[in-house]
Amino acid sequence: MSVWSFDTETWLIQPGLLAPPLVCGSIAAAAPGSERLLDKAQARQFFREAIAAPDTHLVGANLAYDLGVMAADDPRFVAPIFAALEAGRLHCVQIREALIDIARGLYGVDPSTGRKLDDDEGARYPLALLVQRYLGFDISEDKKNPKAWRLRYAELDGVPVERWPTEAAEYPKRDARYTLDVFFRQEAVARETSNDGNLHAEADQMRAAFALHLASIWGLRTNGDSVAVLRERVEREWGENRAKFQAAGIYRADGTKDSKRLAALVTAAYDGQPPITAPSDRFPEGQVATDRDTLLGSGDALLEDLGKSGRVDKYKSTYLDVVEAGTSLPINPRFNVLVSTTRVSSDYQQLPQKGGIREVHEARPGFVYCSVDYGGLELRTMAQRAIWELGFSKMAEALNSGLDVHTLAAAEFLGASYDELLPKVKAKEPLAVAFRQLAKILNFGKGGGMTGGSLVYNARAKDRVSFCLLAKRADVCGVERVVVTVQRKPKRVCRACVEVAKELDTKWLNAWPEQRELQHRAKSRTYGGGFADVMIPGANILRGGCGYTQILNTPFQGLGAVGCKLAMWRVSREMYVDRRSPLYGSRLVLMVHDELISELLADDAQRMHDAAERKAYLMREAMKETTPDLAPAIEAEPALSRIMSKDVATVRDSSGQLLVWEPPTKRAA
DNA sequence: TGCGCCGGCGCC
DNA sequence: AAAGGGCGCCGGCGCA
Repeated sequence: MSVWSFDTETWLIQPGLLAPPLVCGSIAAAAPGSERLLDKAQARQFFREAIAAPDTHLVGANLAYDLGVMAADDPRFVAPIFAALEAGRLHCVQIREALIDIARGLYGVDPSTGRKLDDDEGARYPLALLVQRYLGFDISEDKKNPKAWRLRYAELDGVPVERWPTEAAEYPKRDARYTLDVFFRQEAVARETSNDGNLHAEADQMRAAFALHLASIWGLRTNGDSVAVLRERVEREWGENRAKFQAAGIYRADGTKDSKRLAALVTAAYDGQPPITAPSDRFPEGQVATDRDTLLGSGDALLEDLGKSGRVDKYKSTYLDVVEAGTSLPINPRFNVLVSTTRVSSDYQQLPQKGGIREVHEARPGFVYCSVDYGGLELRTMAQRAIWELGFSKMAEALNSGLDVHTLAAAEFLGASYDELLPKVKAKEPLAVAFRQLAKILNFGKGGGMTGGSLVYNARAKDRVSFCLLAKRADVCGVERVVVTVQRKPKRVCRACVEVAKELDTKWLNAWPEQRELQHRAKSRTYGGGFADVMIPGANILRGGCGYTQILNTPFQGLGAVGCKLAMWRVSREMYVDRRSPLYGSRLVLMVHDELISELLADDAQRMHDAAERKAYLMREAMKETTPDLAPAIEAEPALSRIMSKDVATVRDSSGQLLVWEPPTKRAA
């Protein structure tokens, strides 16, 4: 087996161009002095041979980027790249470091300070950091220099390498050397780390990283007319808000917010005893809270108004310019393939469901969006986790029998039978619907360690269930209040409500007895505020240093991510290299935890249908393998649309053929 | 002026 | 005894 590091130098990355033209490559083998600069032709030749050689491994720093460059340089590289990833022959020192740090409980943390690592354009483990960690010297100066060659290789494109300045020729060789040295030192460190530093999971993460990078390269388009309408509306509403609150001094004349003034107003509205935020290093006593809920509960008309009007600020500052850019060039979302739970993170996973931001995204001409998400994924992974850890799960039994687990838990709360309650839920009887809604909050949150106080608060915030009504003591609500902690923030809730919540806790644990045992185990493992290591089942990825709630959360969140990544890989592979698949030629555009969004080729209605069904099938199969004891309960159906929207639904004609969903307004017109 | 921290809030 | 988790982005503030 031979191991080479491989790095490319390219033209600059630009909006809409994440795989810019290749200029040169650099490689290094284990032997000192083996590093070489390769001109464009040599780089192609090296890559062509190495990517196809069954005993050759390639190592990179953010290798997915270089793979994207090579794939764009020559489409004939695409298939061998997929094959090499399948074979586990490609490596990335950044992914490896994340895996090792997760095992240590130090993901994204600087061990010397305990603080979060800076994000370097989305990369939490840039090569400079790894060189510092493993080789003990500082190359960050190279990065800061705006005249550095690393940003200027386009100038050298076409110039014979013999005529390059020394520094331009040396820099790529150095990086190749560093990368491979880091790689081997990671091997040694991993051997000394619990669970071998999780490195056996590297290949899965590499595959996911490449699939995600291809999605980034392809990007998303937006509709110019829609964006113009959106901008007009958002800016008008924003202007109205600003005018309204400027008079009270909440906004200054220059349009910025006066947070101190706002805090003073909140303090006054709460008669000197405002809700405060959690203590921090800088503010050991906490600060005056100014969140929406605090404002809405202030009893002050103006502050309540402000609480209701929060959203357009966010739309304007976060999304407007981005979606506008998408009208002329693809928006390239950025993905981080591996965060501490094995989930994916991205700057494009938080598109608001309301407010019309999603709706400006439109599939390219000749394509249609296809969204497939898993139904209730984390309930299934939670149940699978229980089976693996305890040997049983009532929730798994219910899900596999096709029962609605929210109605089932609600029946437990009401002391009713499932068969009795289900028709009432279907008939939309208010009490039945309210209790099912309540059960949903518990099913969703309690498995992660949610407390009674938080439950009351969440139910109240959603304005769906009156706990005092449940207590048949409506008179006390709002009178006798106790402070509870909700996501590290103190909140005041009614004492009677908390008592009800405790009863519901017990009933919920009766419905899912495996949860009682899981909680008991998590408690005993963190007795006295301790921390413990947790295994993400299936992937056998160890997450170190977990507190109580993380012990409960990590396994089912991580297991879901594992299955989604497997599905994403298989879907992407058919899209890019399997000419016989109906998915061939279609493109993944987003992954949002339990959902894969693609642009499917839409020129042929039958193939579009087949592609959508194939994608959903691959997703179901991947998750069935990931959660084998929940196989009968895995649900994933395709929905087609021209634009993105939370309202997009599966639409079929009478023969079952998939149709493209149309927004309601369009149908009316 | 730049940077880090913090609160707040969007999503799953 | 207590405790949903995971993210990323933005603006404001305070410090250097």
